[in-house]
Amino acid sequence: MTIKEVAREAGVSVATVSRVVNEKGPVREATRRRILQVVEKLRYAPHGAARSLITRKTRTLGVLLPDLFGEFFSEVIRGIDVAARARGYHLLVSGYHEDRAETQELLRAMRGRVDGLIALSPELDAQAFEENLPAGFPVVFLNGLVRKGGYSSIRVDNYGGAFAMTRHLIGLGHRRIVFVAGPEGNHDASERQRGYRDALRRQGGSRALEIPGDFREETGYRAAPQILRARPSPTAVFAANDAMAIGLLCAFRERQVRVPEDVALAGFDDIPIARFITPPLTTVRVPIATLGSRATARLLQALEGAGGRSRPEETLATTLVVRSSCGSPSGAGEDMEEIDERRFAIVRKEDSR
Amino acid sequence: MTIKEVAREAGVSVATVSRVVNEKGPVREATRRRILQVVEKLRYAPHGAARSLITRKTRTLGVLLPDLFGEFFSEVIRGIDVAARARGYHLLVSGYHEDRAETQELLRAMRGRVDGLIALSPELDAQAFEENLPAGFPVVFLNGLVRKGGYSSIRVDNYGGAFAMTRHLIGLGHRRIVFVAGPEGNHDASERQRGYRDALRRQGGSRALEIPGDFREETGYRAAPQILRARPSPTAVFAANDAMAIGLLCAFRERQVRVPEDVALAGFDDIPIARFITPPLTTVRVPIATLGSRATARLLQALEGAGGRSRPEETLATTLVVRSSCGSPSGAGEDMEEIDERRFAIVRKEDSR
DNA sequence: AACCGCGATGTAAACGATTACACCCGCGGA
DNA sequence: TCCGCGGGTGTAATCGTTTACATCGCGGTT
Repeated sequence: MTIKEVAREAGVSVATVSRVVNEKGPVREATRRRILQVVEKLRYAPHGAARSLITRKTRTLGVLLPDLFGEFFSEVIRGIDVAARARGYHLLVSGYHEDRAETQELLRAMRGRVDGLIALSPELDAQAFEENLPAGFPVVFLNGLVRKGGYSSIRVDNYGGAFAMTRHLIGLGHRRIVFVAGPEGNHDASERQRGYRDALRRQGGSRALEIPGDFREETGYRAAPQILRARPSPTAVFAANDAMAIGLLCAFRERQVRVPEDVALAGFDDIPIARFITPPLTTVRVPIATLGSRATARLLQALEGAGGRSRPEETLATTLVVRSSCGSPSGAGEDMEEIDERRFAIVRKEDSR
Repeated sequence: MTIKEVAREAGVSVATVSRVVNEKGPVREATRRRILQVVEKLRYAPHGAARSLITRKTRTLGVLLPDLFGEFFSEVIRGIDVAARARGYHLLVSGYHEDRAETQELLRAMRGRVDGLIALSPELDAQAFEENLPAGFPVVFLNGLVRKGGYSSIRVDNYGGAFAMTRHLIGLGHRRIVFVAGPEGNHDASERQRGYRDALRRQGGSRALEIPGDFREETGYRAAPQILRARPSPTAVFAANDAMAIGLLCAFRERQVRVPEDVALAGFDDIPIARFITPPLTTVRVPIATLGSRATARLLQALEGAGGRSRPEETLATTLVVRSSCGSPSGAGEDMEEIDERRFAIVRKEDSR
């Protein structure tokens, strides 16, 4: 099963076998074919570790994610996987907790296992990476706040999206808009909050009403009573992500509060399920899979691309997606996502990017 | 950054450093501390590939999944990840398509990269694995139909769940129950279909009404018109998974068809979102994360556990979860999942298993 | 006829760890 | 005094590749 046995069986040296397997260097066609036959017969496959050891390349990308649930997570991975596989790379995926020691161990364990890292680390600053990774190790942060270190990062226009959504709600006539925030210390979350606040200040001047949250359905569900108790009662709720919006929606229903008639509801992310819930959720589209694939492209470029050292930061645009959970704008149509055929056409377009 | 430099810096041999790092063999406390200090100073971490090469262990598990979307996928991965990480293993994750050549390449690339494999390969038979993996390579199939080879597999009681659900619907008085099937060739899907058919035959004697599907929301959405056109009109729809049920629900709403008043709707899987949609979905709970963690435990046992060669097959029970998308049974209460606090309590219980 | 160049191949030195084995040393018992 | 023992340490083989370098024909120039 090793290259040596293939060599012996084919009556050549290991060097020649290696050349054939890697399609590198000149080999006579006849020997080439003979070796290939032996390879097939013996089901030989080169030993990854041995190969990595000498070439100093693993063709593997590390993916670090916080303990994440739901569709956001899977979409990101999918985006990364597709892009990586297309270029012949594998993925070493790991969730991690906030635990400092554990993170350290994890990062160190990456040595000799991956060529680079993609990290979705909203809460973790870059310091842990600097301290535990060899200098110059390629890392791309997803939506992270990069404080120090020459790491590149790719993020989403959280601020702009939240601003646009808030403005949209104000445009619909809402004046008392509750914001259900994301986890503290999470950069995405705080940017969204900032967008909400700024839009409120600049557009309406109405006071901000904020409830803490943590991005999970349960939190949205639990926040509902508090919102409904508030007086004067809010006319719209803007959740910092779709999962919480879904939790809210569920709780509203149980309490016979109609959406959007009694209260408008908006989310953030546009996870795939958002268009299928009832009512379809008005939200801010984040190109989740694209986020993953762009990060991969970025990392691969750093790994292989000698050329074009591009700017280390990149921000992906977000778009307002108006469905019916906030009611229609009086003009209707135009701004609204068409249903039926288009509903899926849009999905596909996003996917293939 | 290599063990040699640590050795030199600490004034000892590489062997001693190795002994300290691996906590193996006797080392004087003083030298131990000195070496640890150097390790820390130099941020030394052992090179994974080098280590794997000599120890013939990678402490990495391969995870092969079909191009999967949505929450099922992320739940399985989460289950696997948690279990693997707890035992100090990493995960090499890869999606794959049906393409034979690509699968072959993928499998071969696993040599020297992983110690074992967990494969969710509903459509792919074990043959590709036999042909491209070294004999005796540990593989655990998730929900796969294992035709040959000594591979172990762990699956879910699809038949029983579907049977129970169908019986439940019949018990509620439904006689015209449409089944929206899963992808052809998918073992889970066909077992669910079988459960539906058998229940129908044994319990009611009513004729089966089946529509082909593929487990995706879109398919459910598109199946709706056909269902609504049928005469006499069906009183219940049983989708082979939750995603399609959600698509159906969405389409029903758009057409002003009320659930459960006009038509009852049931799904399968109990993905996390199922309890949050409106109306909360009656479905069959599949312990998705458990599926992943059990598979991991199984694989790890094969890898490390000298003892207790247990039976190679294992089936996880499914449970009927009655929510309100099918209306309440006349007796109410009892069989029904309590809401509010319990809604989340249940989630947690499943998780920690 | 000598030589150059080059295609095809082999030899052997890395890569960075682990670990069997040898060695040294000090100490307690005979 | 000598021996045996065992804790502490070093030396070197080993894992399975890749690849620089050497070698060897052989055909074409000069």
